[in-house]
Amino acid sequence: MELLRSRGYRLTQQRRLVLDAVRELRHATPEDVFRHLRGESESVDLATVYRTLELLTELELVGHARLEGAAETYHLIDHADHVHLVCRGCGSVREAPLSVADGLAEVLRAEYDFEADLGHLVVFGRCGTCRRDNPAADDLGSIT
Amino acid sequence: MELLRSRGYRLTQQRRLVLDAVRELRHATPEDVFRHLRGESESVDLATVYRTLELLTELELVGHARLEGAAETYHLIDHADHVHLVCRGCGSVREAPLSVADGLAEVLRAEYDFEADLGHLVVFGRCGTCRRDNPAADDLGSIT
DNA sequence: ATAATTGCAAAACGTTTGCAAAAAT
DNA sequence: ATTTTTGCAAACGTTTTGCAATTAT
Repeated sequence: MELLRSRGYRLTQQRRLVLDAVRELRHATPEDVFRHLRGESESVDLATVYRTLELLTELELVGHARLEGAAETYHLIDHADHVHLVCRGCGSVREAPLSVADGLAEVLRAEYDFEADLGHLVVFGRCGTCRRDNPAADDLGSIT
Repeated sequence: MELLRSRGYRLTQQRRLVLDAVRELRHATPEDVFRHLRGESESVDLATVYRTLELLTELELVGHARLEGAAETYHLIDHADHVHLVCRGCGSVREAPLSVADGLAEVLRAEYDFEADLGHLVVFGRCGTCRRDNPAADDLGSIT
């Protein structure tokens, strides 16, 4: 948290609250953070939530990914970062260690000269449960 | 295109035009499709573009991915599908064959019982050019 | 003739911005 | 005292929706 000060930013109550909320909620949209804090004694304006998340992203304290649905979700960058597995059937989000994509990273580096940032990777697909419940995986578009 | 009829949908001029536009433009936002068609003798309402893209997605004729920036982009699902490599530096989008992620798919299937749909995969990172132009890849958050 | 589809206009989102008041340095 | 940061309100861009007119079947 001294990272803020060391870069010339000010350490405010709101920034503390937003970071804590992201930590607690694991995967949270700005709206999620806003509603989570509404309950507390202190509450934080939605615009401030957006501005703070942007700042925390710049400081690389949080990362974000578009999981599904409209809004972006933010999460802490704990050093053991992860890949998101999003099931189109039930919408569940699991996390897998970055190592599952080691091969991909290697190929992209070697053959495409592309340095992948896999901490933000989102893989859509279907989990085992949904595949067994509904093997006719055809008409999924309309789940929304 | 008979796919539409065979599923009980009607084959309209607008649907033909939207599908053609997606084919021509390769990666197009709904707005892109709309503007592309504005020029033509026939034009299509933006709301219709949205509805049509949703339908074509359901029929699995097109796929979509959130590349960067605000809007979703749509592309044809030609059977030789691809992975998107989006550079955070210059915003360029390259395509790599699905095979680059074979290893990933395998691990997810074997260890996570997760059937990944990699045709929609988006990998963020930095291309070689941007890495060489600006090796200090630190303060990227604010590119927007 | 019937039911699906369109265009239009308006609403509903998620997100960003200008500015005066408040808070951190 | 100074400069950043906040809350509020209003704007913005994207997407969705209700409904009467139109079009494909």
